[in-house]
Amino acid sequence: MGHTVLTVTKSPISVANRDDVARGRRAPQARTRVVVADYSSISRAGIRSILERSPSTAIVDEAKTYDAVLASVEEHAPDVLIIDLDLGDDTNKGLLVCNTVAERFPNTKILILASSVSELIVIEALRRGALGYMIKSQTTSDELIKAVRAVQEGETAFGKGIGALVSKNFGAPHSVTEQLTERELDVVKLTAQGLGNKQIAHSLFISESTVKFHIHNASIKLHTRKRAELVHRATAAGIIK
Amino acid sequence: MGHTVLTVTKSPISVANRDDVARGRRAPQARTRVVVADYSSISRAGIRSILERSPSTAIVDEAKTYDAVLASVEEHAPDVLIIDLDLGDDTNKGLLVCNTVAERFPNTKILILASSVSELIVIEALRRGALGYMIKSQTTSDELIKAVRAVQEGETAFGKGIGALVSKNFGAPHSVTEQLTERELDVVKLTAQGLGNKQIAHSLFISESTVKFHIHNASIKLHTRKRAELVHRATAAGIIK
DNA sequence: GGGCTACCTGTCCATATGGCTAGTACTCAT
DNA sequence: ATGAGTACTAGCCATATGGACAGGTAGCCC
Repeated sequence: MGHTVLTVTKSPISVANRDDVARGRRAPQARTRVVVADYSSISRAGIRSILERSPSTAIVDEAKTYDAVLASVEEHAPDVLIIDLDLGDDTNKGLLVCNTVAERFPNTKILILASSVSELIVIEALRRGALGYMIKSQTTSDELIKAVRAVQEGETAFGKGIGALVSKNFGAPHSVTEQLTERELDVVKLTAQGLGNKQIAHSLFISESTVKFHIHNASIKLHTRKRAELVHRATAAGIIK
Repeated sequence: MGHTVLTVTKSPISVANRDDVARGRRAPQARTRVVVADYSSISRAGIRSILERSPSTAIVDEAKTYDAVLASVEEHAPDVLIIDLDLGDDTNKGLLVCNTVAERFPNTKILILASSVSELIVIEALRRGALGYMIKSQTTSDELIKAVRAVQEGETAFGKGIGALVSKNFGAPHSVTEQLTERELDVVKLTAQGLGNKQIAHSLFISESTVKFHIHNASIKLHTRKRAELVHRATAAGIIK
């Protein structure tokens, strides 16, 4: 279905809209104002391109660092923040952004658009105020647009498979997910690189017993009993690369 | 820099071009014809959006399955195929696509646009005829456009960090990378889920010795001696999810 | 048939890992 | 300052894992 563009309106907002304002479908009334936070230029371009086809949304800004996200939300007070929690370094930081935005800017609804699924991250993000969670690779244009509309109206939006995770963890006691400590992280990273306890102990200047202790605790936090799965889950959660 | 769209040309090719033909910058002379293969709608939209800004490229088709890629390359004989090797199931299939395209359609240059870096995959893809390898999350719009131009002209294009991998493996004897067999894959997957040899043996109806045998062989192929690293590498290579 | 490969099984033994208990150092709120 | 909580350190012991053997079956290609 090819579309025809007739005119163009000069936009007051940087590169925020191209022909979307010009569709002539209706006057530029109340639009959902969106900030897109994603480290990848390609993803940002994709999200922009998709949302620009929808006359009900307008992208007011983009961000590619955690700081920039916060600054942008503060400046633009968007209706919806679309964010990939993994903005380069640490997914934990992404979770903190959820906290901050949810607390300080309750009018900005958070829609997570993640690169991968991790039960850990999903549950924790929702717990911290995100309303939606979609997986980039499994989200069609229409689904994305619908998800934005949903969270904008205060509803939830879950991508394929996410809903099941959510309901599974519905009655979960308290924090199903806990953060790994610095030391635990160090140890898990080295484990992923194939080092044994002895070698890890040596390279971190601690005893082998301590290495085992950290791995043990990290394992408890990620609900597993095997190093292989520990590494796998940590990777899936974006905790290690 | 807002641009102005004045007219639209009806395109013979489905959704292949929007306003790109209509930019009016110059006559639609020799353009680099591109097919984009990516499972993610968002990525495809992003790549399209970026390349449409370049007057020297035109996207003639999109594909989201391995079969569709081959069909599309056959039908459109593009100058460049931009592909994410991981089209859903198995990255191995992506590598096969490289083989096929490089052999049967030598005029189509292959540019890999991967979600993650894996030494394994990088080296293997280049060995099989890909000319460029970029990482989605670390590729800017300009870099993407330049990379397309480069491979179209028969040059190579490597994203951040990829060049180093390539030169490191320059004088590598023969196949640094080997494929895992079906059975090895089964075992590695279960290992990633935290099963022990005994449990794996039971769930695959084979003996524990055999499990160890497969893990041992898979470990050799992925150059490691620890299950944890085996799982990590297999994950990084996209061999398991 | 001979040379491949994938797949399967076993034993023996050294080492790595996981589960347990116990103790230290430090922060924080009472 | 006292008690609670948390990160960290440590030693002991059963089990899991990895390495080096030494085999056997079936299918495929030349």
